Amino acid sequence: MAGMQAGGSGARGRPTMKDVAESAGVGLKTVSRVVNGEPGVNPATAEKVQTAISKLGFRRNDSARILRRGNTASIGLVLEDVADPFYSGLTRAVEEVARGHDSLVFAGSSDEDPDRERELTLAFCARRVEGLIVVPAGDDHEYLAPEMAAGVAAVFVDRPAGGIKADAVLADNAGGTREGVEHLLHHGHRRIAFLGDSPQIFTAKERLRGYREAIEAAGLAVDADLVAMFPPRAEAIRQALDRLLGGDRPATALFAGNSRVTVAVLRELVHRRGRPALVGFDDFELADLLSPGVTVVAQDPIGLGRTAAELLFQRLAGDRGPARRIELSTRLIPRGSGEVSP
Amino acid sequence: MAGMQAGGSGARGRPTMKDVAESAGVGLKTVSRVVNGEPGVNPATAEKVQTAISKLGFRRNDSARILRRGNTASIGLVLEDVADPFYSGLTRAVEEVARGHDSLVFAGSSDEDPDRERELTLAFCARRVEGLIVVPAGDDHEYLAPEMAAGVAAVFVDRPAGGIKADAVLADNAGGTREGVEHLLHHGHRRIAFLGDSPQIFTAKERLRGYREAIEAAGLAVDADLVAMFPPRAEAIRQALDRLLGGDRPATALFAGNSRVTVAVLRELVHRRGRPALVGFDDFELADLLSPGVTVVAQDPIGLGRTAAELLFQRLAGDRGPARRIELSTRLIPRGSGEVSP
DNA sequence: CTGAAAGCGCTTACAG
DNA sequence: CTGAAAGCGCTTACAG
Repeated sequence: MAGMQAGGSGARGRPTMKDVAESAGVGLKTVSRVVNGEPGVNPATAEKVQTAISKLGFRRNDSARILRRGNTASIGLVLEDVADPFYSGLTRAVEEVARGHDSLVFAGSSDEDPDRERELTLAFCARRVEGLIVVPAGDDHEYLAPEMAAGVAAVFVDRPAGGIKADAVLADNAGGTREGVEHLLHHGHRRIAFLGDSPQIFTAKERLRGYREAIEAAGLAVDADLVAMFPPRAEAIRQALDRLLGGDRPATALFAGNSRVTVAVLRELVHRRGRPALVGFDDFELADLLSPGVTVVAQDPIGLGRTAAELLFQRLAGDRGPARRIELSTRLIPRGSGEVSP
Repeated sequence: MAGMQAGGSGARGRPTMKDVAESAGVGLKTVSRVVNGEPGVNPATAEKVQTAISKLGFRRNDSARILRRGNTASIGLVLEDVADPFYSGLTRAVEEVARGHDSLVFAGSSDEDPDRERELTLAFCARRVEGLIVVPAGDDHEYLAPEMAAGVAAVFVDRPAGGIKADAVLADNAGGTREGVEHLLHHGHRRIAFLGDSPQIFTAKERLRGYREAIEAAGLAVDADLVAMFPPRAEAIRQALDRLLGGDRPATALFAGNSRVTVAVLRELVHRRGRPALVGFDDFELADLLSPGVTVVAQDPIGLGRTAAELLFQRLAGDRGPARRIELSTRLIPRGSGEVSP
C-alpha cells in the first residue's frame, strides 16, 4: 500500500514533504521543521529526515510555500529592451538590490509597445509579484490602478506613469540638455541643431525642452528648421544632416538626444567633410576612444535602477507616503567633439 | 456570517474566485469557467461574473493555478552579468523564445561566482521552473543532477557543464581563433601574441588552443613569452604590452581573447607609438567607427541565446535524446586593424 | 449549463 | 519534542 506511491516519484512528479515523512517514518510537520531549520527537533530524528531528503532528492516547492504564506518574494521588471546597454545596466542594478532583499526578479522587454508592456506587467501581477519596476512604453497606466489598490507597489523609471499617481525615478533630462547646449554656446556656436527621438517619448520631449530653454536663455530664437524629432534610423539621419549641414545657414553644432542618435550621427559624419561640433545625451562605451572623443551628457543607468529598486523595497517595507518623483542629475563629460568652435 | 468575510478583502488580501462567486451569486466553478474562457456558460451568467470581477478588481492568482496544474510556465536564466552586452543580447533572445512558448523568465547574474550560480539555480528550481539556461561560472554541476532527474531540463550556453551530461550551445572558440590568427599570419606576421582571459575559463582555454593550432599549423613554434592569460585589468594589460611589444623580438601582432581584452588593449595602445596589428575575439559596438576599424572574430550572442532556448523548449516538449553539443560558427570581420603588415 | 468535493504541496495554529 | 487538521486559491474529475 504505502509502497505503491512511496519512493521518489515513479512517474513524473517530484517527491513532496509527505513522501519524505513516510520514508523517514515521521510526521509531515517534522519534515517541515527540518527543511526550514526550525529549532526543537531531536537530532536523531533530524538525521533520519535528512537521509530521506537526500535519498529522494527532495527540494521544497517554494510555489506551494508562497501560496500558503502569501509573500512571493519576487518583483517584476518591465523595460524597453534588455539588450540595450542603458537598460541592461539598470537591470543589473535592480537585480543587485532585489538580491539584498532575498527577492527574485521576473524580467521582460516591451519593445516600446504599450500592449506588450501591459501584457507583461499584468502577467507579473498574476504571478503575484510584490512590486513592479516599469520603464513605461505607453502613457496610460490606469490598468494598474486595481493592482496597486490591491497592494502591488510600482515604481516607474526613466519615464513617469500616465493616468495614475506613482513613484518615478528620472534623469534630469531638461537640465542635462540645457547644460550640454550651453556648453556649445560657450564655445561660440549660434546655429545648434537638436536631433531628438520620436516626440511622443517623454525623455525626448524633456530634452527638447532643455534645448529650447538654453537657446532662449542665450537670447537666441529657436529655429524650427534646426529641430529634428524622429527615431534614429540611418536613412532619416542622413537626410536630416543633409538639410541641417547644407544650405546657406548651416548648423555648426549638433546636440544628439540620446546615444542611439549620437552613434547614428557619428556613422553618417564619417562619410562627410567638415565636422560640426557634437554633444550627445547618454554616455556610451568607447566614446572616449573615438577621435575626437565624444562629449556627452552622461546619465546614470545604474543609479536609476538602484534608486528605483530601493524606493520599491521601501514601499514594500510599509512606506505609505505620497508618490515621489526623484530626479537624478546628469554630468557633462567633455572629450573633444563638443569643444570645437564654429 | 457570509457577510463577515465577503466583499473584496477588507484588510489586505486580494479577492479570490470565491469572493467573485459570492458577489455574483454563482458557484466557484462557474467563475473559473468565465475567467479561463471555457465554453458552455450562459451569457447572462457570464455577464454577472464579469461585473463582479471588475467590481472587486479580481485577477486570477497564477501561483495557485500553477500549484494545482503542475506546470509553472517559467524558466530560469543564470548568466555571468546581464550588464555585459554579450549576455544582454543573449538574454533578449531567450526572452523572445520564451515568450513564443508563453513562458516567463527568471533571470539572475552569477558574477562568475560558482556559489552564486548554484544559489540562483537552486532558487529557480525551488520555484519549480520547468527549465534552466545556464552560463556556468563553476565547473561542477553535480548539484543539478537530482533536479534534472526530477525532470528539470537544462541547457548550458557559452560554456559546457561539468560533472553531468547536459546540452551545451557553444561558439566555435578554437576554430574562430584559428581563423583570426591565420588572418594575421597571411598578412606576414610571425610574432603574434595571445592575450587571453583567466585560464580557468572554458572559452579562454579553447581560444588559446585555437591560437596554438594556428601557430603550429604554420610551422612555427608557440613561444610561451607571447602568451598572456589573466583577467583584463588596465594595469595588467599595460605591463603585458610593455613586455610583449618591447625587447629585441617584439610581437608585431596581437590577438585579443575577448572584447573586454580588446577594449583594454585599445585603451592602452592610444598612449603608445607604433601600432601592432590587432584582431579580437567578439564583436563590439563601434568597432567599425574607431580608426583603424577593429578586425574581429564575431560570435553570435543572439544566436547562442535563441538556439539554447529553442533546444530547451524542445526538451520540454518531450525530446529525450542524448545530450547534445551544438557549436555555432564565428565570422571574421576585417576592418583595418588586422590587415597591416609587420 | 452549473456546482460541490477533493487535492496540488506547503505552513499555520493547535493539541498532545 | 512531535504530529493531525485546516487552509492558501486555484483546477480536476465528477455528478447533476
